[in-house]
Amino acid sequence: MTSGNTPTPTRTTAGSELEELLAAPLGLRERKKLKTRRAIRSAAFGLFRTQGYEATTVDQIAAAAEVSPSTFFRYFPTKEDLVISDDYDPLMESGLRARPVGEPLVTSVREAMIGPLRQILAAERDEVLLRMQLYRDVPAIRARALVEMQRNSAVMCELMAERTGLPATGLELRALVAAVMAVSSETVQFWAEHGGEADLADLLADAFGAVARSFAQ
Amino acid sequence: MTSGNTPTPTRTTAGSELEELLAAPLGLRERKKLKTRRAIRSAAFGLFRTQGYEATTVDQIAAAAEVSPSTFFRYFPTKEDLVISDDYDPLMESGLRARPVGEPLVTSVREAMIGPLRQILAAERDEVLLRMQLYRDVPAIRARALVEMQRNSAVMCELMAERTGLPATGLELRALVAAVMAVSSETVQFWAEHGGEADLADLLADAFGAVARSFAQ
DNA sequence: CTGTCTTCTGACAGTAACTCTCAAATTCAA
DNA sequence: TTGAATTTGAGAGTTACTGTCAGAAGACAG
Repeated sequence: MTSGNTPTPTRTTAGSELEELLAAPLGLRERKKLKTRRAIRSAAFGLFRTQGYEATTVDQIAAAAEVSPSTFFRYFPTKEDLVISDDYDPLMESGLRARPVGEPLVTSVREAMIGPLRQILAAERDEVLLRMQLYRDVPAIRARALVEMQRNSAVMCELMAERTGLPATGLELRALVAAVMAVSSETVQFWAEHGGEADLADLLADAFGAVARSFAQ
Repeated sequence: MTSGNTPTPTRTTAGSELEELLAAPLGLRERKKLKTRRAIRSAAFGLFRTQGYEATTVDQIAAAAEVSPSTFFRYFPTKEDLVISDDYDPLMESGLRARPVGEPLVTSVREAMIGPLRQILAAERDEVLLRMQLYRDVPAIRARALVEMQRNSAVMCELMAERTGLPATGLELRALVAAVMAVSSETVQFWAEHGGEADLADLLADAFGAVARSFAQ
């Protein structure tokens, strides 16, 4: 999951689209932009559901959302961004920052991941599962998601460097963060592949436990 | 690093292009194809060096290699494949298969990685470092490489399932393999970023050690 | 309410990575 | 050497994306 980008660089908010809509008196322009953004995304997901991702062209999406193709690209720099961008990452990052410094890394990550995920799932379960499905089935999406994950790793390295005092670009920290991200992401995907029914916290404990055991040998 | 694909699905060999060239009496057709393949790739890498990856168009590469653009795509399904495809993976896979079953996973991986890498480095050091540089700097390449890594993870899951008896699609194994791949890949990249001078075996030991310590908490 | 200033939009032209098709050239096998 | 199989180049078409520009629409001052 990766941070969403608003078309307006002036007013950058980390909150969700929903929150922004509810949050008080945005100008007419801002409200229209939010509406357009949501119209485009929802038209796109509708088409993806019926035709599949690759069979759906940007022109079709633009037509369905009743905007011009130019406008589409103003809101989403690439077709992939429709699926990739969300507001999960900032939530997780701040969650992670909120954890006590001494706490074992694995615990921090687990707690920081689960809160926002539950929150998002409660609101947009279907969309999240469709995303995960696209992530699994569409190479272009998977590719982008992996690149974003790597970018998040860099952020997380910074964050961990602050807590541990290790150098942020040192091999130890980079390797550790890479491992944590890989295990987390694999677990979330496993969870999604099984319908999102199991308890994610338990799965994370299993996964990290298995890795720890094997690495301890 | 990912497995190369030959344009001929009939005669699929896992060996390196060099080996194939030396290996005895291929028909004239086969020899020409190998020659064309190498001409395209070497023309491409030459242009990449001077102009950069993205500034180089497929048409330019085709012109430099004196083939038609159609022919280019017959040899490399995408521009990325020029950089992505190599013959490292099959070597590593067979190396891994050759390790004793009881051995700790980390040791097996370390040993299986290092042999082929040294071998390739001895022959094509410059090209390998250019590849790693492109991998770091060009998003499209990074994306493809990460997807290939994920595909290799699936293969490795199968392999590990055979040895450990764990189910190949179970969370434990998937998480473990994801972690091992992530740490290995991060380490190789770290090594390449530092000019490929340090001893890769030592770096791997450091990286895996750090992860093990942190996960053990 | 009006005029002005800024921002957003759509139309259009262009590029680059592919895909498909077909005929000509080349290699192979008998 | 002839006929079959394979490889090649030419060309037309699709799609994602970029850049430019004029006109429409929201914001704001007076």
